[in-house]
Amino acid sequence: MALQTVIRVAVPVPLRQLFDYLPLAGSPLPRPGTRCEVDFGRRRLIGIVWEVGEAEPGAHKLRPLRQLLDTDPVLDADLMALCQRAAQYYHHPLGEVLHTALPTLLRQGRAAERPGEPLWRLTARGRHADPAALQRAPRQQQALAVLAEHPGGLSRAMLASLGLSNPPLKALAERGWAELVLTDVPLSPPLTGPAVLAEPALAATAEQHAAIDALLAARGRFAPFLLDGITGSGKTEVYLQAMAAALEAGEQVLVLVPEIGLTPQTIRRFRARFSVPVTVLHSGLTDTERLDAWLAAREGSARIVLGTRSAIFTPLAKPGLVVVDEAHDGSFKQQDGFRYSARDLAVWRAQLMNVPVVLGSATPSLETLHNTRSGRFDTLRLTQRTGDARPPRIVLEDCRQLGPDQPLSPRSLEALGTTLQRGRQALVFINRRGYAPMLLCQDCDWQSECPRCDANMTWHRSDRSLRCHHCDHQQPVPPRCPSCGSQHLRDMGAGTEKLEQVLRQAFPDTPLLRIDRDTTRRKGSLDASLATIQKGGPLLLVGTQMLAKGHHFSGLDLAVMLDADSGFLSADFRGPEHAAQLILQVAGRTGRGSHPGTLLIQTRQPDNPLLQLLTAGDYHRFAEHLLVERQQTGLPPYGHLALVRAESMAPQTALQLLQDSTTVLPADGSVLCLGPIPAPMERRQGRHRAQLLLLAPARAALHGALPALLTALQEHPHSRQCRWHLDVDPVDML
DNA sequence: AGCACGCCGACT
DNA sequence: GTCGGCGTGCTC
Repeated sequence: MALQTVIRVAVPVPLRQLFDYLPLAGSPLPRPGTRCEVDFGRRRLIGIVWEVGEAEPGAHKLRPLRQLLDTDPVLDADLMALCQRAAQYYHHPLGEVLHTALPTLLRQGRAAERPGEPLWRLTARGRHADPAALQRAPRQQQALAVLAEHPGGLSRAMLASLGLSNPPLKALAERGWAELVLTDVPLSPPLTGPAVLAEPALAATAEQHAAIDALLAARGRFAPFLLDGITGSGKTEVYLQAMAAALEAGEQVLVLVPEIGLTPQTIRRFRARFSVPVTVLHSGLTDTERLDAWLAAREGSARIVLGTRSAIFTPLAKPGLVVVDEAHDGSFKQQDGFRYSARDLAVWRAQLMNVPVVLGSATPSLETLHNTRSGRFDTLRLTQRTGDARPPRIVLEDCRQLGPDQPLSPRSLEALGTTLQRGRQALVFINRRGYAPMLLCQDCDWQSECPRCDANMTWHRSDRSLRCHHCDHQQPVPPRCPSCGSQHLRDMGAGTEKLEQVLRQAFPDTPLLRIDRDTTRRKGSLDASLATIQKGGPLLLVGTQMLAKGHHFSGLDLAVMLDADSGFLSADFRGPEHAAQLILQVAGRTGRGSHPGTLLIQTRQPDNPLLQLLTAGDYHRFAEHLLVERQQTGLPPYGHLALVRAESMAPQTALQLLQDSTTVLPADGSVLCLGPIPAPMERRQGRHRAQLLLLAPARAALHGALPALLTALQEHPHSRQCRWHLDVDPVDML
């Protein structure tokens, strides 16, 4: 007996398997990568045809597919392979991976084609109709005449310009004489050759030339590069010139940027250089706009696709180059659901598409540096600033003598004053919003603890509230101590609000802008602030991370960083690496032209050798130190990590789940099991959290151990009472 | 994840 | 007597 032909479908459910369906009688067998609608339990889902195969003998009762949604695949062979590899690597259900690779509207079953423009035209009957029959309807008569003159059809806008409105057309349609048809949007022929340049390229330095030449020499094959260039060395110009060559050959370029990097400034720069369409995928797009962009990329009319993390799944008709800008940035790692690294997927994707890929950064992650040392990536170095730009000075300011009510040292204040007097701008950077991170009672031991988290609530003086920054809890500031009734409540520490107050007192005549999540909540208020900064003139800025990334301020001479220590002291082993990246990023924001900027780092550990290394601005020597440490401890990039996080409403459940599951891990030492331990903030949003860290010298051993662990977690009796997930290559351990 | 089924407590 | 709590099992 011949085996039954079945369609293996990946469905968007958290199950690590495919589901078999019977093909649709009378339809050709669907191609892999097309969508289908299936009955699944009591639900109807849209799945992706993974493959056509034969039924396992004696297996399941099979249900037929409901319908096929595509003739052409929505995921081409490359993207299918990318998703398969990602599902395997991250141990995430394939159906969910494929699902995240598609725009929302395609997930919901919308046709994967551009709707086209609706055009009115005559039907066959309309073309032979007798206008005399419309004697009593002059508008319809007129419409009939106009449509007869335009057999190709007319859009609503064109008809309106000819003085024709909708009702007579509808009336003609009633008679069966006219119809509304959807036409294909004509493709614009791809622009090739020198015409792709809208403005001439800048003159490249010798180093830039070498980098560009290396990228050009790699055209048409897979070759991964690290473009390792200090701030101001002109990395973007290297991308642009390498992109030009691809575009001139009629190819497409995929550019990934960090979330905050997708600013109007960046977009403008790409649009200014090239005359080809730049398709931008940012979070503000509607579902329809996103689908349009996706379709334009797939058909090849979008030539430059510029987007954040999820843009890595954009289909490309004729790929030529992949660029990952600011490749060290944390936002390339998805932090929920399918936790992939778009930076790593970019390299895989380039490999599958057989094109070069460039990761650009002034402060490459240690993983990336390791890849260059092992010879997997080629390094392109830019060590010189373009023009006469000079490197910023980085100075450590010893703050050990500073009192608790003194967020800024006298020297910092003095430096700020001098900068402002020169008519330049200065930035005070503190990664904590609100007035003070805690409130406490001087008479008893009451503190402003969040009822749902193991954290203090921050005092927001502006709206007299206590707010937890880890959950949405908020309450009014108590007038007296809730515990003992004392009126002696005081605050500890400083946030952006307090800094604003301190600085307004110190510099009453200087305009000041505070920029944090609280002041930029309203749409457009960040843009307004940025515009004020760009106007120039003396200005004090107080802000959080928000200010550190993505924006360049030409009037900024001085930055003061207040809480750099916290990064170095962080429980996360990547703390120093991330702190260094932030420090150099902030330093790079200062100075202009031959005027070097200054970064003042307030620290309570001025003798810290790592911090001292950074003052030389030498990220590579700093990274070298960290790499040695990592090698000694076996941490990434020398070892490989997977982290299981679990949380439960009951105190011990999550921890117990993890504890019991560890029994299935190999006992031969090939995988080190660290924990499980309560998470650094054990209770958050009322949930009790625990984590289990796995560390293995060999990636294969780690990945080999994970399926059994996942099964154990899934089948554990506590599994349903816990929310848990696996994070392969976690970036944030807290 | 959904979505059902199923078995025990406090209500019209 | 039922409405509804969430434990448990299944999805080709």
